[in-house]
Amino acid sequence: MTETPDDVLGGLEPSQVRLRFPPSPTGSLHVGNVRSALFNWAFARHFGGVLVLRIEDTDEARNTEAGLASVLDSLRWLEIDWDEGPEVGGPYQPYVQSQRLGLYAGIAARLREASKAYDCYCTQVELEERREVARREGRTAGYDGHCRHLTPEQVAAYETEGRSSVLRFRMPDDEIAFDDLVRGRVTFQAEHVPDFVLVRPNGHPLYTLVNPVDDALMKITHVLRGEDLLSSTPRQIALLDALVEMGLADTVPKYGHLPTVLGEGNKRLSKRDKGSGLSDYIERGFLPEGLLNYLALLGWGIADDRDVFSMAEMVEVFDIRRVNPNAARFDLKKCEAINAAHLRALPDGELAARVVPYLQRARLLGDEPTDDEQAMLVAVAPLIQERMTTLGEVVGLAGFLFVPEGDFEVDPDDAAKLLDESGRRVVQAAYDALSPLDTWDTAHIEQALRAALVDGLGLKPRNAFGPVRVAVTGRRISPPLFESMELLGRDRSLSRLATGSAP
RNA sequence: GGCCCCGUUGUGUAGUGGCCUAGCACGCCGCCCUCUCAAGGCGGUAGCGCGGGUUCGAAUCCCGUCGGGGCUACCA
Repeated sequence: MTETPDDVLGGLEPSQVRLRFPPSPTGSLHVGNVRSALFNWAFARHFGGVLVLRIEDTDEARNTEAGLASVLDSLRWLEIDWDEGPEVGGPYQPYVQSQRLGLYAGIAARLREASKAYDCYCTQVELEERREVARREGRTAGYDGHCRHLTPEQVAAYETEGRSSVLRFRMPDDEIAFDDLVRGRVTFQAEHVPDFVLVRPNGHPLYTLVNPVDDALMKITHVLRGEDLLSSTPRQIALLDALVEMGLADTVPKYGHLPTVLGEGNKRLSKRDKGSGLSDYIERGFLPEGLLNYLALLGWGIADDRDVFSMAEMVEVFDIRRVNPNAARFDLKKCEAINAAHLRALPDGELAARVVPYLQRARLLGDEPTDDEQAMLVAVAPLIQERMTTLGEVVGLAGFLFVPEGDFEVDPDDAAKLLDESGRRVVQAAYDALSPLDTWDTAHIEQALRAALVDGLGLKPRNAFGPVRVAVTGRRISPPLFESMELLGRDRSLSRLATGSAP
């Protein structure tokens, strides 16, 4: 692993660390964003510092009001809380960039006055032509500094020509190096980092200006973000250095670039990939603590021999220097396994409560579950808890207990396989054995069924109970049969057996 | 093309010169348990990208090479 800097705090008191999570309000979060949010949150909470939520909506086209609400909802679902930002305010508000345009305009003007930035009149066509030439000659294909030293006469000429201008940052001539918190020292030569645009001709500030400026204004001390932003870091550091020099910023934050989250193959997990959106996981019934636990594993681990942990445990020992720089593939199987472990660890009663929305969505429960339904949930929870990987599976596993009797259906495939002629005879025998039963509980049901089917008909247990299971629960796979029948109750069980034994 | 980052089983990782005949987890395969499916227990499969060095000794250090990714915008 790369040697990473020992000094994470950089002289700060632990509680002085200030981190930020800056999503664009384009809708539900992407799992890559969630991982970023998690690491920033864990870092801030570990040191008892502050997490700022900042909304980056300077790219108007992609932002919506609904998108913002969705981002906030996502974070709430994840239980990632922020100390400053939308809804909670803070000393550096507003925290939505579209409401800070005046600030950016002021800073841009100051940069121009200080000659840290200059007006560039090159047209996009001219730029493209010169870029092509540079590329062909094997040079850096960025801005060539054409307008760096325009005379007033040249400016006047361009203006009368009717050209518009962008504000471009003047990069320093020295190399730029920084100690990345996860990668160690990274160095860029000046000639490889060209001057870049800060403000469009129409005055619209770009990410390149707005993001570092807000980090400065909001006194951010540590920036943890995706590896894809690594090569824009020297530009931001140069800008921040200029702001510090001008007295507009205190210090340059420390940066840590998190490994890319890859999807199938070697491509970055993109918004369009299936399984990349947080909402998919919510709908399937992942637990926030399960998803987060898995995401933490993409680049970080709590110990050599353990990978299931709580967020509290993560916060306690999180160390950005222990984050692996390798890009990591998102493995749904492992994600499900981690989630299943969290599901199993849920305390009694908790599972019953968490499963309710999923049954409601399947219309197996009403808006207000009755006391009987609540009791049924609590009773069935232990039977399904170790059989689920996601909460959504409650429908398939326990739905047979909640369907109105008229809607009960047996899975056609399972019926074809197990409720053939001989299967129906077994079900009939089960009916006969159970209908005289006085006490309807697991022990008595099992005793009666074993006596009639295993001892009586000489069937192997699996052959004896298979058809009964399908008739009663509707599926070949179900919670334990006798317990299920006790919960279902005598009447419904017998009625389903009667139906199942009929051709 | 240029620059930057990365390279341990299928996946995520442990490993900072001898404790490595490379550990753990998920997956996969098999067995046990068993009313199905799980859970649990036991066992198995599979890896240091490649080539040179340095060294008594290298996954670990150096050089080269190959491969993957990112950036190279008046996107973020």
